[in-house]
Amino acid sequence: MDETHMTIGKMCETFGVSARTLRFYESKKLLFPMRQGQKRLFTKRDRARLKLILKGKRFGFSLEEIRQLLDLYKSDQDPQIQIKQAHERAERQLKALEAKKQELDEIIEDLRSQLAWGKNVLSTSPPLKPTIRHFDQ
Amino acid sequence: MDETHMTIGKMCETFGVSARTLRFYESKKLLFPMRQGQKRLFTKRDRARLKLILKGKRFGFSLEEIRQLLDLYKSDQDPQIQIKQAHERAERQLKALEAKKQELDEIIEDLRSQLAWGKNVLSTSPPLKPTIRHFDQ
DNA sequence: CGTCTACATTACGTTAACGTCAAGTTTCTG
DNA sequence: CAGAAACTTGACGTTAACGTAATGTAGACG
Repeated sequence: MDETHMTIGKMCETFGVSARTLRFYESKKLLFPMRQGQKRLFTKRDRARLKLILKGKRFGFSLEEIRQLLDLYKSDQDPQIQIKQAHERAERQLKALEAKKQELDEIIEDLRSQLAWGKNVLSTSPPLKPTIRHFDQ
Repeated sequence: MDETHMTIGKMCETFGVSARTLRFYESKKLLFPMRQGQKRLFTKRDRARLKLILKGKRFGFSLEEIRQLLDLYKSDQDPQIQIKQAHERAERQLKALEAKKQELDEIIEDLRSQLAWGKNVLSTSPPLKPTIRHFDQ
């Protein structure tokens, strides 16, 4: 059993995702499994990428955002100019990430103070009797 | 101009969202504007909730998750038992949030080390020549 | 009074991220 | 070698979170 190449089934069981999901990620250029005839073989690289993908998803990124993050590692062999641009993009991405982290901290703080503090603005609870029925269920 | 009650138009311009969005949030029990005849009037409470909603969205929560967070402040007037349960739910939510924050930190760390470190597993860049065309575009 | 503006409801459309058949092929196994 | 197991592509279905008309009404204003 070659550990450096995994079938789709093995991938599913080790990462807890469906085959459909893996094929879908490939179609969206998030993974690039090799082929042995028809069958996909997932390399170490694919597994590393998948880990980041899942982490990003649990966190709340869209696949498109994740792809952009992963692409930060692409395009760095034509030595000079591309690298600089990629690095700048990476820096901007990191700024965005840290902004998100900041927002998360704020949310946590909001919630924490609510809990410690009893009640406030928000605690003017929703009405008990329904208002008006309408569209959107 | 009563500052404690805002029309839907005023809400849109102050928060940068569409009227459709506000009506949608109402239908999903995230907001509970009063009525003056047909028209909605958004209270201070609604505005406070909307702020949290938008913050949560920027961060990556689903509306359902956000609703659950907001509902942590509901149901606290029958003095004892409900409060305890709400508090426990809140604690669990906070744990989940901090876990998310943890994952975000990990992602940031991953990216940072990549950038500083040049290349690694992931940098085995995607192939230049396409592999195989198939469904899902 | 007619028209404009700001609302309202209803209903159908859209995108993302897969799920879920259906039907064919290749590989393993008794 | 037959049948199951593990793949494949293809295509349609689903949910969330709104967008986008289409159409109707209530009040403000010249």
